[in-house]
This record gives sequence, C-alpha cells and structure tokens, in this order.
Amino acid sequence: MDAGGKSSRERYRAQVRAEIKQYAWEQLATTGVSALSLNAIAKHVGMSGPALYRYFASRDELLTDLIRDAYRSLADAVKASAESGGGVAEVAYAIREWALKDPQRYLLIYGTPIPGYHAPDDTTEISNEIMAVLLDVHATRPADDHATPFDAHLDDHRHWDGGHRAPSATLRRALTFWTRIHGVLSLEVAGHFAGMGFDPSLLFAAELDGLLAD
Amino acid sequence: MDAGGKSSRERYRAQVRAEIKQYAWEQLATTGVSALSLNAIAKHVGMSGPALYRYFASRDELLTDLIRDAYRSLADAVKASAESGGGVAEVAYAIREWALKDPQRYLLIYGTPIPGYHAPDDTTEISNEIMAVLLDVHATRPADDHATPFDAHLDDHRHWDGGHRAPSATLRRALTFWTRIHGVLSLEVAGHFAGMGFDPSLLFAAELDGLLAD
DNA sequence: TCGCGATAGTTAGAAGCTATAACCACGCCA
DNA sequence: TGGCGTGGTTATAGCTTCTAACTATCGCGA
Repeated sequence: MDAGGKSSRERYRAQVRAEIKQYAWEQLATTGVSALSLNAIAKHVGMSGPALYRYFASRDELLTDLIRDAYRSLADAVKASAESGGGVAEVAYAIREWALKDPQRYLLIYGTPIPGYHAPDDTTEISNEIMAVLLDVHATRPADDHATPFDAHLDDHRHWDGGHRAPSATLRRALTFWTRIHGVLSLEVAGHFAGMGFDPSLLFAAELDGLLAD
Repeated sequence: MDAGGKSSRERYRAQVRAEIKQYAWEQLATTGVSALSLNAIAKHVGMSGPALYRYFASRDELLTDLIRDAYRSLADAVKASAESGGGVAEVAYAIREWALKDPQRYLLIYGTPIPGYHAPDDTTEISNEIMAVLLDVHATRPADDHATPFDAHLDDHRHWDGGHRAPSATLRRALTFWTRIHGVLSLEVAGHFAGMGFDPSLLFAAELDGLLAD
C-alpha cells in the first residue's frame, strides 16, 4: 500500500504484512471472523506460529487493521460512486454491491461487535467521510416539504455533520437513507430472506423508490 | 420449562439444563457469543469441565438452544403485544424494547451468522410465527393505494405468508416494517449511532411515523 | 571490508479452549 | 438385591493465542 521509497527492510515488512492480510481476508470470507486463526495464516504464509507476532502484535490488532481497511474500502466505493456523477440511487447500489461482494467484510463493520473491543478513532473519521458523501448527494434534493419533529431534534444534535451546512431535512434524509439501506442489507446478508423466495434486490429497489419519492 | 410429571431424574436433568442456560445467558450478555466458554459455565454451575457434555453434546448445541430460546422470546413478546390490542406502533416498540433489553440476545439472531452453521428448522417456524403477527397488525390498514412493482413480484412469491390471505400491499408493508425496524435497531445496537449525539429512539419514532403514514 | 546492532525467524512452553476416553459411584427399578 | 443407566470424575489429545529465550541474517556505518 505505502510503496514510498523506504528502506528495503521496510518494503519487505510492508509486503509481508500485505500478504498476511490478504490471506486473512480469504480466511475471513470463507470461515468468518470467529474462526480467523493466526496460526493457520502463519502456516499458509510460510512462517511458523509466533513469527507472525513480529507483524501484528495480537489477533485484535490484525482485526483492527482489517476493520480499518473495510471501512476505507466502503468509503472509497461510496466516494467513487458520488464523484462519477452518481446520485442517491447510484450510491445506494454502490453500497449494496460492496456489501454483497464480500458479506463477511460487511459484517465485520455492521455485524455483531465484539464486546469490550473499541474501534480506533480513524474508523469513526472514515465513517464521517461516508456520512459527508451521503449529505452531499442528498443536498440536491428539495428541502421545502414537511419538517418532522425529528428534524428539530437533529438541529440541536448535528455536531456529527462535519460542518456540512445542510438543512436539517437533509440530515434526516441521509440518516434514513442509511438506516433503510442497512435494514435490507443486514437482513439479506445474514440470510434472513433465505427461505422466503422473493428477490431481495427488488425489495432493495422498492425501498430506494420510497427514499427517492419522499 | 417442561415441568410435566416426569421422573425425578428427568426433572433434575431439566433443572440443571436450565441452570446452565441461565448462566450462559449472563455470560453471553456480558462477553458476547465468541467468548462463551463451556468450561467457565461448568465451573460456575459447580461441575468440572466435561460433565457439561452430559447435558449439551457440544458448544454448538448449546448455542442452538439459546438461539431457539431467543427466537421464542421475541415471538412471545411480539404476540403478547398484538394480543393485548396492540397495533403496528405497539408491536414496533415491543420489538425495540426486546432488542434493547439484551442486545447480545438480539444479535444472536440478527447479528453476524456463523458460516457453516445452519439454524434448526423450528427457528424458521418461529420466524414465520412472527411474520404472521406482522401480517395481522398490518392487515387492518387500508390497501387501496398505489401498487408498487414490487407488489406484483410479491404476489408471485408469497409462499412464506403461511396461508395468510392478505393483499400483496399488506405483505409489502409488513416486510418494509421489518426491514426498517431492523435498519434502526441493528445500527443502534451495534453502537453505530454512538458518537452522533442524537437520540436513537426519536429516529425510531420518526421511522415508525413514516411507516404509519404510507 | 569489517563488525555491530536491529530485525526476522526459530523452538519451547504456559494457559485456555473444545471434546473424547476411561473410569467410578450413585440411584432407580425389576 | 442385583444390575444397568445416569451423572460425575480425571486424563488426554489437539487446537488456540501469546510470551520467552535463543539464533541467524541482513543492512548500515566506520
């Protein structure tokens, strides 16, 4: 990732770290986070056992790195969609495709959190980046309609908008966009639509229609 | 639970199983599912190590039982709310309170699924029970308005309605109710609103308003 | 070019986990 | 009263994370 002109030692170190993380992602995608084994990774990379601790101080540190990368990847996908002229719908589908491409990666962020584990600060920063894009794509929508009582509350608690001077209706729309998207995606990714037979993508599209209409 | 007039052996067995599960729930609520340890449970209950395998064949079997109980508990809460005259709003708040009362129990059902783990058949049955209640409370609502393209699709894939002769608009409403509720709850329970400052219950109320209005 | 020091790797081992095996003792019932 | 099923024990295998101690190697400065 950081292929700057560092010393050869540092380049090697970065490459091994990348190799470890790459196999960690494969492991994660197939067996899930609970079965992620440092031993198995080390063996696969070619070193035996505790050598891996030269690169990641603990299992949690590796996981933190993976979570950070997942956040980064989602933010990039969302940004790319918006910067290539995408509106609300395109961003929604970008999120959906990102989630379905690797469900375990999605669940690493939005699934069951490990109690006691505290996400590093930069992930909340990346989270704010994503929210900023959501506010951007929702800012173009008309803001004249009904102000809900929740809008007033949001006006008093908008320190999370990153100085994005948007009307509170935009904040509300971005938030509901976020929750409704995840309402469909989290249930779909966790397999709760499995036995029902209908096409989740159509449900997603229907929810998106509702968001665009309101 | 099944305090029928069985032999004293069976009564003892059921009581020990209940004691095991009760401490398992405490363990689960504080440390999460990944740290659920049969050894720790056994030690706490007063027996040492492998004795617990007389009561649960494996960690997975214990977890399956807990998941089943969680489903049962949610279904009971939803049913109780509906049977005491509750409508859409009351059922929504019943779900919310159930989820917030023990987030780890909620996440046991709707959080990250363990890959390879297959939920037993009766959980999908209980899931259908819940969906039946949702269809009931939505059936009283007017069905005259706009039919979305998704409604037509649902009409072709409605074998999950349990023979509930409801118009497809009702199916759609119950489904969106479900996804929007979980959209707010899953993000809230996982702590994704933590740094934002606003009151999640007001966001929940706003989403509920939207559901009642449409 | 030589040598030193940081770095990368090794094996050994502690503590914990799930789960099985082998064994013992109690209690219920014919 | 005998016997068998049941519930408990300890020992052990094999897995995990992670620490300790040790070695070899690589790169940089003198």
